[in-house]
Amino acid sequence: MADASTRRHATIQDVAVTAGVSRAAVSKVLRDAYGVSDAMRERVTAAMTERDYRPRIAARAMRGRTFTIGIEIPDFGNSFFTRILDGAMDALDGTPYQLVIAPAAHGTRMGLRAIDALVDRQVDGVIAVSPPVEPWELDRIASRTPLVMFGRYDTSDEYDSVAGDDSRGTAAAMDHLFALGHTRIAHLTIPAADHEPRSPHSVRLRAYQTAMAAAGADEIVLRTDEAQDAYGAMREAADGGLPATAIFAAHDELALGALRALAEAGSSVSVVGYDDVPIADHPGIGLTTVHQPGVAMGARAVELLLERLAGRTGAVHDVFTPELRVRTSTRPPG
Amino acid sequence: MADASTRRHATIQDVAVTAGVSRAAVSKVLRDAYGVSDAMRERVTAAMTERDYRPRIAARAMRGRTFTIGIEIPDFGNSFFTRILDGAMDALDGTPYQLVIAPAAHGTRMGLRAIDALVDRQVDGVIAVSPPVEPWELDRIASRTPLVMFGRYDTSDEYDSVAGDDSRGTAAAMDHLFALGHTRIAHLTIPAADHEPRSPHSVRLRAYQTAMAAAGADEIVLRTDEAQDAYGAMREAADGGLPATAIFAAHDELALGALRALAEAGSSVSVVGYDDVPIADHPGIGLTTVHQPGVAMGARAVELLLERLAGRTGAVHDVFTPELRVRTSTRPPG
DNA sequence: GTGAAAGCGCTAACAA
DNA sequence: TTGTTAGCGCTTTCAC
Repeated sequence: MADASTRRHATIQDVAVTAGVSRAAVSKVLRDAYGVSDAMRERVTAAMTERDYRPRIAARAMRGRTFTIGIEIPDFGNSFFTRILDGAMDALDGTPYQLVIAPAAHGTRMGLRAIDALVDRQVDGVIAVSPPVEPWELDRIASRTPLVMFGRYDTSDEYDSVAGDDSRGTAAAMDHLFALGHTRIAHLTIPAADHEPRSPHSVRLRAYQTAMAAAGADEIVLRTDEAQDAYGAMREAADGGLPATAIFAAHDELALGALRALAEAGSSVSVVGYDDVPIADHPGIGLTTVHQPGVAMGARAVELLLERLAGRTGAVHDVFTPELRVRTSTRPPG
Repeated sequence: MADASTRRHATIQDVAVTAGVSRAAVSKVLRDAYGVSDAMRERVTAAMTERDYRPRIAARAMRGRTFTIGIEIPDFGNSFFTRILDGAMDALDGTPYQLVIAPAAHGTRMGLRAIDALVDRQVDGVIAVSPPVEPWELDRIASRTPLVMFGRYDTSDEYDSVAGDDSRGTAAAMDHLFALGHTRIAHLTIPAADHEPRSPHSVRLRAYQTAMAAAGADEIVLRTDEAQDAYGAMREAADGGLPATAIFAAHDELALGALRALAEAGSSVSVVGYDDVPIADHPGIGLTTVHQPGVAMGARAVELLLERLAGRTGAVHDVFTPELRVRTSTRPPG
């Protein structure tokens, strides 16, 4: 029956029978291993095509690699993260590795959950994007699976990392606002900025505080959970007479929420964001923001992983320099 | 040595030894299978905690399920797709299944590649989002792995599907433009709309043509590859004196690109999009668009998959009704 | 250059 | 109620 061949997934055994060789021979051809005659390679290849053979990754995983790279991503709503994915895909193009993404659900320990799910599936390497995870947990993971930490400041010997220079980016944003004449500048951030000293948001918060202190200005910190809430928080603030002429938001999604609230309230408060998501430079938005090269950073994370997989042992910690992009959302106060 | 226990991933065997029981007993506890005494369950659970045991998914895959659902996604730059993911995550919450996402690289057959990668990794079910794939290939895949097709119009007995009613959505958009007084309406779409009769874009194109014909108006179809190119195409069109007073874009990313070009050219051409991405209702954008309930649709796709995994056999094809959202990007001509 | 066979960690049928 | 055991498909020595 033609059916019989369709019914069950072909195994290496089926291919061996079809080609009239041993399973080991097929495996060798598959892995391009040493010691196969051209004649055999040809017959085996033909048999693989004929049987429509595809190796089962799980069986391979039992003996070694899966040719899979996993990325844990905290939030698809933030396009900065999806740019990272674009970069990662680019860098993986042409390699035998497949990218799989595990989204972290909302919640405190969910980043770890997603990383563990990846490790349980025996990915050959993991990229963890800004996971709110204790360093020792990452060390534990990295001791089994090559890991690149993205965006945070834990630099460990166990894993590589890619991050932006948030102090510098924040300083650039603040300098810009000061130069325009603002002194009453609020910082809109997420609650986690307080609890996680190594997170980018925490660094941005501290850099903001430093800048304000240096300027002899009083800090105004607004904390809100995520994008939509940023809107709510700003509405309240705007209605209640926000004692600020400018807002520095910890990331663009927050900034967009703020912009929305401000626009609706008819307020002319200036806003600066962070990341430079694609929509930021749309004429209708014109968000002044701190550009981070997300695509390049994502690609670099993958490169570091591939280097590890190729045998590098020492840890590498790369820092990318952000760059202020001035647009229409900032102007002199008043 | 404390090291010894840390060095190697604990297996079911290790747990069995620690608990002083057989491997089968551990496996039973793990699977919550019939015939385990409370005492045994307790000892085994304790041993699992002590050894920090985590089942290896690959080994499970060799015997059956992986508790993994895979989604193939064509483009992270389009936030409509990421809303689908949000819905899928919601629906999977509380189930034992883990979501993994395989991004399709740009290119013709890349959607299939990503789906195959998922199948090779033995996901228990796949959701394929708008893959430009021949129906017979999907049937082949569905014959091995439960599949839900998202967004396209191939309805097969082999798999379930979730789609929006694109004819209706398009009609709503066109009616709106006609009602405002537009007759010279251009359609901005992607080249694939011509080659793939079952894709949403193809349906929208035909519905546009039908509406124009019914109104006795000449059709103007602009084709452009993706978002940024939409911008370029519109710039050209605007500079060259676009013979249209309104544009119906096949999806919001195209519409945003058009809006950008139009704004820069100082043109007041109206624009309607499709999908209602989150940024569309931002005051700075105000994009009139056809809302599709992405989150609900993503959740439904997962539900259908879970039903299949639970044993349903007949195919289900769900169609969601889109809804026009009127904003500031459309107004009377002139 | 080629093949036989062990074994990766787990599940499930069967035996005790 | 608990334990024994046979594989799942693949890679990888080690003989031939």
